Amino acid sequence: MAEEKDNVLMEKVVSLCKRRGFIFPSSEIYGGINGFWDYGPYGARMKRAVEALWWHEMVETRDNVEGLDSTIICHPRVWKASGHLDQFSDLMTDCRKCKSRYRVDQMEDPTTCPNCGSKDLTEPREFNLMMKTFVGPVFDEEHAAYLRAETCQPIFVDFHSVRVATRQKLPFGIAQIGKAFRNEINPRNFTFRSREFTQMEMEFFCDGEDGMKWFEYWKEQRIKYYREKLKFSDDFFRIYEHEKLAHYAKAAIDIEVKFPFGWGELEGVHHRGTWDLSQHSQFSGEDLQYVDHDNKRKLMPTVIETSVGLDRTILALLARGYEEDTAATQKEGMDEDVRIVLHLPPLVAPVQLAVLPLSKKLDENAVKLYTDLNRYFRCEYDVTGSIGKRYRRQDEIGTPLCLTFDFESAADNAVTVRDRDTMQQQRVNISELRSYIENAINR
RNA sequence: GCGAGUGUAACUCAGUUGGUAGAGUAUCACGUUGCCAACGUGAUUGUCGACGGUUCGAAUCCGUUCACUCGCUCCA
Repeated sequence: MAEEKDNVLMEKVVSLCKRRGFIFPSSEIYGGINGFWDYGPYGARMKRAVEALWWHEMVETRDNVEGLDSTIICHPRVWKASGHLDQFSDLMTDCRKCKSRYRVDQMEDPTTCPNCGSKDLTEPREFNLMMKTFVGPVFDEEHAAYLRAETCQPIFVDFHSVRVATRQKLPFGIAQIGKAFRNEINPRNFTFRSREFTQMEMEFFCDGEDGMKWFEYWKEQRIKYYREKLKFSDDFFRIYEHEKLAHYAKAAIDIEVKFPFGWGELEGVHHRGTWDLSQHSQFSGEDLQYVDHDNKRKLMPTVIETSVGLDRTILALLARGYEEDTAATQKEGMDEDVRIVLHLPPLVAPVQLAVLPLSKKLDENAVKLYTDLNRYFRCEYDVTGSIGKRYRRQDEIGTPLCLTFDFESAADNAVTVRDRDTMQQQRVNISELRSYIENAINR
């Protein structure tokens, strides 16, 4: 029952995204391509806003976190060292009779289906989640390369260069926003699991003795970010503590949010120990240990990782924000009508402020106001249709504030500011407008 | 990758036994109104997911394929 309702919500969100230009299928005129999605004008704005917010929180306001923008294609040995190439090229076989699929290395008897006992199995086939390409014009194995499956590996690879260039001492972090690619067997749930996606990752390097302390610190920082910046309420997200840890990890939590299809991972905060740098030291032959001059010792830094799925963040905000409530209408024979509204956090709303003249006759003055405010906020100007209709359009794309320039505005130097969530209006003097909006957006 | 379902305008959907497509909403223009999808008049929009077959004729029947949804499987 609840599931059915949630699927309806998901469909509505997908429909809104398409209709209003947040997200649509990639290559749609050719029939689409499974697992790839394009961000339209509003989606792109929103994505940029979330990136900017994260970058500001994680890099710009911290003296001990540096930014990086590394390549998508790295030396193939990077993925040997990380384990991606070996561990994720599993041999799989399908049972033709009961349609189950198994990893060959996990089967007691690779010739018999553990489920139905049939011997009618497909030839074992290799499944690798890394996307492959070729560097150079010759397409042979010698020139094979892979698109990065996560943005963190290049951070480890560049660790030494970043440290030297910035003269950072432990503890310090390196952050990166960028695309990652995985050949997911089955992309699902809109943009939740796609084959090309954007990650926002930060690797924090510290002395192993302080590992758990920093793990707790970053966990707390990230939770705070969701609460305070993205306005997540306690019933919308939860912390999942890993009981079964990856072979290299010392501690791990996922920050999960309530998607229409169920709880899903949004961010991982992981204590990765010294595994990554050790691996790259070993495979590259470069000593990536940190030289602690103060205490005259060398140590392999321990890594605490915070890893966010940006596309998942956008999806979570859209799905959580979607609401259909009722509002007064002037339509004949009706008192109330359905209002679709996206309750997006003002910090990341694609449009933060819409400037709407009450009448076309007021166009000139209103445009001036719009041009001025557009320097400070993400603004949109709209003069078409009735004022009510324009409010509803803005509600649907999640614009927190609408500013209406009316027939008195020129005389009293004030405009009406209308709130998306409450639909309440307030008269604000134009001279105080900027600080009023700033205050409302950052609340 | 397997199984089931779905695919008609930007959106939601109708389309009778095969006779080359409609509605509402949206969008645009003009008029009117002037604070919550108002009203009137008019206009635009589809290779009916794609390809192929059967047929005099296919949105409709058949095959293949692509995409989406759900269930398996996978998810470092």
